[in-house]
Amino acid sequence: MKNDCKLCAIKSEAASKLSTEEMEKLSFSCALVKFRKGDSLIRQGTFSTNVAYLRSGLAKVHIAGPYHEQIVRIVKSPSYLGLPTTFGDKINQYSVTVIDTAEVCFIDINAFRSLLKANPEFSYEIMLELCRNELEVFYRCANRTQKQIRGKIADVLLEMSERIYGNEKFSIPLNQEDLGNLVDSSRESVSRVLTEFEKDGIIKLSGKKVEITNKKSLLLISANG
Amino acid sequence: MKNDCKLCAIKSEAASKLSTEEMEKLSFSCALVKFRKGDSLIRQGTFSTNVAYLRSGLAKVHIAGPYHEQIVRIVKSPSYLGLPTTFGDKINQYSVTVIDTAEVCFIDINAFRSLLKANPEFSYEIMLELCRNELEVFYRCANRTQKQIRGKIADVLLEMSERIYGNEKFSIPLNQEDLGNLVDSSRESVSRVLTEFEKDGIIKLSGKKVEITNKKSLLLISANG
DNA sequence: ACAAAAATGTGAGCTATATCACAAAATAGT
DNA sequence: ACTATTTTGTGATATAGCTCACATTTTTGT
Repeated sequence: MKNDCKLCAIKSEAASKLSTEEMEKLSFSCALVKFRKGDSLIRQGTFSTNVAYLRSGLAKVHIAGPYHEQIVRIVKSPSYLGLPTTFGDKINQYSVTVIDTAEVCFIDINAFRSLLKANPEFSYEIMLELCRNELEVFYRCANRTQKQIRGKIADVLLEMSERIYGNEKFSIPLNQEDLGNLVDSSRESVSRVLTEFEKDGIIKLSGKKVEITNKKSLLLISANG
Repeated sequence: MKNDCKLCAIKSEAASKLSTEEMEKLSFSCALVKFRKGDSLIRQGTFSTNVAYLRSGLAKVHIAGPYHEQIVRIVKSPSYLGLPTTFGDKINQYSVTVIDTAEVCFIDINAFRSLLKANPEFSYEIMLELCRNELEVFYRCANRTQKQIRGKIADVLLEMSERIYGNEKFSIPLNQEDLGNLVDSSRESVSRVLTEFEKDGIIKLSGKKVEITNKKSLLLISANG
């Protein structure tokens, strides 16, 4: 066990409250694994026996919509992935795929559950995360259904810059097809808007690199218009 | 305390594990209140000191979108409302409004928290509900963004009939404006589709009463087309 | 029971954006 | 370094559904 792993820390803390038998019965091994862009952490329709703790990196949560893939939200570390499967739903209702090099710690669902039982603080934290997730999806959903394309893309760019990278310069970890699925529009429209933004001097593009040069405009377009 | 209230039952069970001081410090009173259609249980932007337990009735969760109101999901009893405020978000990020006569039990947030601490089973149940909510929002979101109007409305009708009422005949608790906000389209389009469905003999309408007369067609349209 | 208010039905345009169809550019694989 | 593949840019066209506008019906309040 590495003590720089938050999950492990919680585990060892909890362990002190569990009997030795219980400890041995459950698999508390902490398997840290590295993943690259495109690797799948959770696959919709499959059965999971682990919760994945995203220690570093980024992932996308996506579901197969009635017509095409929809990217529901971008997950930033630290985050627990695959919780619904832990609480009764046997089958994963969504997929999670790495979009930027990630380190993930897996923990057996039953072990995870007993951590929750033994540690109310931890439960509390998980509930907080679940609530946040729901609120985030609310927000995204209102955004993607009400704004028009320019506003939606402005929104994504701002989210990347603020919530995800904390920097005006960053590298979009998604191609335009994915951006379309995140924003519910076509790849072509995404392309058009992006070049439009560049022409208007709002952003600078070179390959995947983006720099927001006129944040005010973006904010306006996002609130929009 | 009435013992037909599930929340009360949990409370008294939990109470036995708490010291008398703790019990007295916290308000465990169970105030059962009746509400009518249109009454507000939670108002976006305000601060809550209670969790609301919906014992009976229906409510809509809605948020102020960038342009217009969006109905995020329909809540059926039993359900706990206002959880995010319990876990750190001080301000309600959404509104909840009764749409069909409801009985609600309020419990002080701090009391609720100590219930969670004292009762891992209860925590577990809450986490389950939070996960379900998130998944439901995923599903709704994919639906409302990808299908076209006929499919979306077919979907809502099926949901009402199946999840909400468990009957082919029911009374829509929403007006067409609300239906539009639930489905992300205009009041007028909702009207058009509804009368279209009636003409095609898929549903029978009289005022708010709906009867699904051709479920197969609805399923087809929802999966659609 | 009656007036006032709210909710619904329906027509006629308008428009944002999807779709199709390529060309060009960038990336990856060997 | 060179193909093969994936990703991106951009025009032309079609269309679902929004908006506006008004008539009609239903519901509400007194």
